Amino acid sequence: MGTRARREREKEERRQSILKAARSAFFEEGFHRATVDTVAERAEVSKGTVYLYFDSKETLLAALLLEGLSTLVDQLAAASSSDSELPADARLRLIGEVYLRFFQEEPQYFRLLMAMDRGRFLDSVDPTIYQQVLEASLQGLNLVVEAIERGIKDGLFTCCDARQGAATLWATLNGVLELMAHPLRQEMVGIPTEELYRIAMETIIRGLQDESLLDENNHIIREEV
Amino acid sequence: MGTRARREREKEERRQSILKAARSAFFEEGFHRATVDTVAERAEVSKGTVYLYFDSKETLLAALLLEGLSTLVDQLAAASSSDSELPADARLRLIGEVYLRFFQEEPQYFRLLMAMDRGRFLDSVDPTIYQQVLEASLQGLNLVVEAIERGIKDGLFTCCDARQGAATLWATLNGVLELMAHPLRQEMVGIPTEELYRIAMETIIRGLQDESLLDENNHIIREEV
DNA sequence: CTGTATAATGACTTACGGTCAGTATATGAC
DNA sequence: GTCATATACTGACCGTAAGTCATTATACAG
Repeated sequence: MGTRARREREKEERRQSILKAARSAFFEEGFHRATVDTVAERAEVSKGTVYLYFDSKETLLAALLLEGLSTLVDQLAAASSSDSELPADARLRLIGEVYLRFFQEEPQYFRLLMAMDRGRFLDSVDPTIYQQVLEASLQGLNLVVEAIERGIKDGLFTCCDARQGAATLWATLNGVLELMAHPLRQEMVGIPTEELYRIAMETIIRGLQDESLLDENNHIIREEV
Repeated sequence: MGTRARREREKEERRQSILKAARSAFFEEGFHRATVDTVAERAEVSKGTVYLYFDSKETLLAALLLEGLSTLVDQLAAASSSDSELPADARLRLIGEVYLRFFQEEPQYFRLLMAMDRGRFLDSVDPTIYQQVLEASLQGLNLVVEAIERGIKDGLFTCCDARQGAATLWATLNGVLELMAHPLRQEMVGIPTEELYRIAMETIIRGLQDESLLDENNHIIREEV
């Protein structure tokens, strides 16, 4: 009898419905404002049930984050594997654009990402989920590493180790998004987010390129005219 | 009679002692874990008094942040104005190093900075203090802008507008520090923080340089041999 | 010395994350 | 059908911590 199988499925459905409730609650009110009681109410279960399926409020957040990250990584992977003849720099731009679009279309995920408080997180979140979050991040990073490795192989980039370059680009794009996530800082910088994002990306791409043209001070060597 | 003046001074002293208590409490236990009761206890006043001087726990955080930012900006300004003959790229490195050192020596301020955005900051914090925080950030950013402007004037950088370049560098350095602020992500990236920081800085500095060597695809133009 | 303004207090309120003893429901054996 | 057991669910309750406010203490002016 498929009783057990059905049970399993039903449990998974419950889990999903709680997750869905958490998503809407966190997205609408923000992680800090939203309460677990609200989540329970929206999922039409009791608070106890929420805690039956998730260890803590932060675990719910981690699960949502994982969800968002998975989608992102899928999109990045798709962009990454499209047209194997694409030059490395174009591929990096493509990856960057996917990343930008994701956070423009799903700004809430980015907000949640930033709400993830490092302090309490490690204590209260199931390490498994946490590990998965890191795993997904790593996958994203690796796509960039691969693109840069390819650029190095093709002789386009020679500046540095692929891993270092990827981490730099990653940090930069995140840095821009984080910097501009705040309306007031956006105003402070005075450049539209998209524009700064693209400029930053081009700056990095230039920076990754041939250093054979640079002297020991990292200055471009110019021919004296 | 100087009664009024003395009163003012005593009030300021109270304020400072509460701030000092908050600093030690937040630094030792982290913002979330630390309680206002603890702060009050350490300052040897009642909780009510804390709220007499500061609107909310988050306002205390903002005040501390402002303190840290001021120190940082002072250090940046000092580095920025030293040796007016320094080439622009060296000046940027100097600024970058000051920034790095600050957050290595005062990692708590960075932790607090990161705790800041993740909350309902805007609601509960006196806008004046918030404005000052932004003001200080802007000063820091402007030092970078000036350095780049100088580089542009000297013909070293031609890639882009100084403001854009400064925002890019700023975002990148922040991005690296934020990325590496987490031990597990540090492990994920697999590069020591300092190293990645410097590599990122060099990448940007290269990226800011002459684009006359680049074609319309932002590729370095090589002479065919 | 006394009335008034200012400063300080801490018991109290409210809110929310998290728990758990108890209840309901489904399953399967007879 | 009925009962025993396992599993799922409930919501009253708890502990903690931010924030408030009626009350009290202190300092000063006249």
